Amino acid sequence: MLFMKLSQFIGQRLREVPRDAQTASHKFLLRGGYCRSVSAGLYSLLPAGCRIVRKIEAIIREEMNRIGGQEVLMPLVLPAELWRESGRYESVGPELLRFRDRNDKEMLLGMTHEEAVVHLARTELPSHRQLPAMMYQIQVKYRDEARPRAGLIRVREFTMKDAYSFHISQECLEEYYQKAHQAYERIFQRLGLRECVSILSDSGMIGGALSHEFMAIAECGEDTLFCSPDGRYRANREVACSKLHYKQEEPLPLEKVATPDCKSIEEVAAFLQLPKEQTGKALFYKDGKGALVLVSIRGDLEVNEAKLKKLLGEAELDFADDQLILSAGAVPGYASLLGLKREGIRVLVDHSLAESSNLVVGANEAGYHCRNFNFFRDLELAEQIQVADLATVREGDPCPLSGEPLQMHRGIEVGNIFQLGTKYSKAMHCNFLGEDGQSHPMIMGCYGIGVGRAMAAVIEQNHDDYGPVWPLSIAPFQVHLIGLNQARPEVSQACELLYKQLQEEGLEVLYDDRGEKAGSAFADADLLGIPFRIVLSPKTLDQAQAEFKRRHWGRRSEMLPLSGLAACIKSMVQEELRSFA
RNA sequence: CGGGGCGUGGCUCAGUCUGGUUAGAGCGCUGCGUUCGGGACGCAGAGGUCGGAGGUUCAAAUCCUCUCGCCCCGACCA
Repeated sequence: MLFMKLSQFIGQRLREVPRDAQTASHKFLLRGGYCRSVSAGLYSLLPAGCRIVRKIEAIIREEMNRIGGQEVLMPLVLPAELWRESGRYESVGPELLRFRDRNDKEMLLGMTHEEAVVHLARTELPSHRQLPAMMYQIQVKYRDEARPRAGLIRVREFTMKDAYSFHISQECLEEYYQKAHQAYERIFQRLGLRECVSILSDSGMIGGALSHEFMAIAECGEDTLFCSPDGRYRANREVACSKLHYKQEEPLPLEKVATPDCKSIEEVAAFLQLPKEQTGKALFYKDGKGALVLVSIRGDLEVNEAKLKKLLGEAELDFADDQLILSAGAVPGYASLLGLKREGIRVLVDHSLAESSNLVVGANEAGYHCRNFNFFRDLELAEQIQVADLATVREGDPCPLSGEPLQMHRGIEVGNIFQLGTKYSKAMHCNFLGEDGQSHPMIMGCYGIGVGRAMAAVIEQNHDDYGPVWPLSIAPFQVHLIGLNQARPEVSQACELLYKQLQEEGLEVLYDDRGEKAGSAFADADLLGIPFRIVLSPKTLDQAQAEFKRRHWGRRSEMLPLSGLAACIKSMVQEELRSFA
């Protein structure tokens, strides 16, 4: 439907901010009548929201088709047996909603569709002659989120575009991965996400080697990312690293000092009047099997648990309790590697600890620390200890590429791309027959975009105090026609005529025919965020003119002659649309 | 799952501490009239078993117990 009268348009605008909404997108989505909450993390889309989502999907389709994608549709409900093949039925936690059907068969709601697409690929793509190939769908996903939040940004049921590519070689995958990356850049540009960057990311439960997340920069985002000033280095905090300087001096003799009641780094540093950089700390974790893991790092730095988990291959890590620490011969609050028997403990050390000189570390004796600890000098068989990057990057830390201070941002993850490799194809016997006549596992990539989340992210980046400022590419309508003082027949007649002319130009036009007071009409228009606005009133008609205004202009407007107005708007709309093509 | 907050017409809230007429206001909604350029006004209306269940009491939105739901912070999160 290209046109609509506001008096018939479903979706009440709300004057007041609903109590539950905190973020800009959540507030405006509710206030503008774009969506309504049904239950925690479950939303219905009203016509305005639905129109936007359909436009987002259309842009995504175009770009997926452009890189050779073929659209498919896989079921939301899947049999557990398929997920058992990949091992994820067991490995994924309670966010996977499992249930039984009437025949007591174990089923699940798909939270992503690697298994389902492999089920297709292994029968439909038997030969190398069909590869590379890419299938995508725009489908609902369900994840039983522990805590939905911020309106459409984190929900339980959501529409996602998920794409899967299949290749005969890693080289082919990498080449396609680049194409997908470019397609994503085009998509987010076309959606009007002005600040959207791809960053290195952790591949998490999907697995695979290389992956990128596309982050819409926004204060309310759930992710923290680091970018170098020149933009060459961009990474999620989970994987970000830096090129910290480690102080290296002549090693001084190890020396025990009394440090009564100094159990924290802050206390030790204050007591000895040293910077925290001159200290080292030891943290004790418990892995999934309850075994002790010791991590040592420079005192001012924080351990990055995402890096640690990845290194250990552990899905779960917890802080160890004091009893477990004591049983290993360490003293909580005064623990370190010094004099510790390392049998039966997995020990990991961050570069910052191994490569700094003369640190203050715990003496493994209550009330005492040691000065001038030097890792390779003071530990037996220090070279057997795994030294790795385990530190959490901080704002201002030096960029690993340029050394420039890293900038920290918050971001909303609107898309991600993964080089999956053969994780699923091997586990699920998804093979193709190669030129060599042999069977090989397919090399896979996968590529996701959250549609509703993207809509919310667009608002976060494009709004003022009064409502969203929709980019023309995804706006619910292109033109908002307002007739003030509809009781006057000359106004309603002129409006009806212009409404018809705009339609004849093929424009998507919303006509506010309600005859509301100017204030309410304008406030509603601001909440609907339509890029082009035309106002007709007795005042403008006296001069054979219309008031014209762009949504992003704020309160400013200009007058345009009524004659030829529809064609004039049409050409402006077309020109602007070209910038989103 | 831990911590905090909140459930009273469609929306925002008052009333709960200190139990007591018929449960209120503003917005929104319906009808009539007057208005008409950044959320007008008058009159007349519709709409609530005060989240639910039990209990205490002559009497419960209000006190007690249990329970359900929603939001925020954290944990978790392709």
